[in-house]
Amino acid sequence: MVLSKIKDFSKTDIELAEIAKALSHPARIKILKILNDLDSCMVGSIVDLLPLSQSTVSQHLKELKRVGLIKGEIEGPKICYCINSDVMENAKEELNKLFSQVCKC
Amino acid sequence: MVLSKIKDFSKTDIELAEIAKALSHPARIKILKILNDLDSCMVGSIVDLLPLSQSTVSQHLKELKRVGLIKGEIEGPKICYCINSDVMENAKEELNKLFSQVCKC
DNA sequence: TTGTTTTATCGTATATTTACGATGAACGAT
DNA sequence: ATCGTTCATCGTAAATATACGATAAAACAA
Repeated sequence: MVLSKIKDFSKTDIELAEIAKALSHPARIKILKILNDLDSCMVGSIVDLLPLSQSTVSQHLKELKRVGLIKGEIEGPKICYCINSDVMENAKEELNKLFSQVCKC
Repeated sequence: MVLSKIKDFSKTDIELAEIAKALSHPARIKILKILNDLDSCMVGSIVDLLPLSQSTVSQHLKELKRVGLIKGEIEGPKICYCINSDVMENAKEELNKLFSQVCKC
């Protein structure tokens, strides 16, 4: 690659790509669904529902947290993760704006 | 990695992740916008509008074609790329379905 | 204090992605 | 038949992503 060219693109295109990247692994898609379905949202519960190790799940959570789609609250030794609805709604709107720009749909 | 675990996820989660992956690079976002804006959609015109080499643009086009979001028609030595509206609309719907599943939005 | 539980981070191996130049294939024009 | 144009593919290098076990850190319990 020698040099990443990503910074040569527009801010909005980079941001859209970042949102999409966060959604680009089935584990992260499933994590979002789990967070919405479960009352409890501690990491252990998520790990139990995924075919991945605890450390790998932690990495996927980190990626979702990085773009803000989820947030974590410390509860003693546990951490309660949940969907960040504001960011999620913004992501939905930005993606729909893209679709309206590139398609009659 | 030793072994990819992607096949251990549901078909719908994998498909959603595939759509998102295709949108996960700003060059591909911009290509979609260019294809919608330009009348002509030959590769050379796209390359002129991107800070990337011809071979790199070709790879990005291949990825978009792989998931069906664009299609190419041979016109002599040229190839005319355009948005595949049906697939694009389906992608929009699948993503919106996801958002409605994981967020009150 | 010592141990237990919970989660993040470190170190590491492998796979995939990104990027380029060079080459090849297909076509039209001369 | 040869040449120029257009685009895909090959080969390659470097960056990033994925996955795991081991370890560290933080908090509560005994």
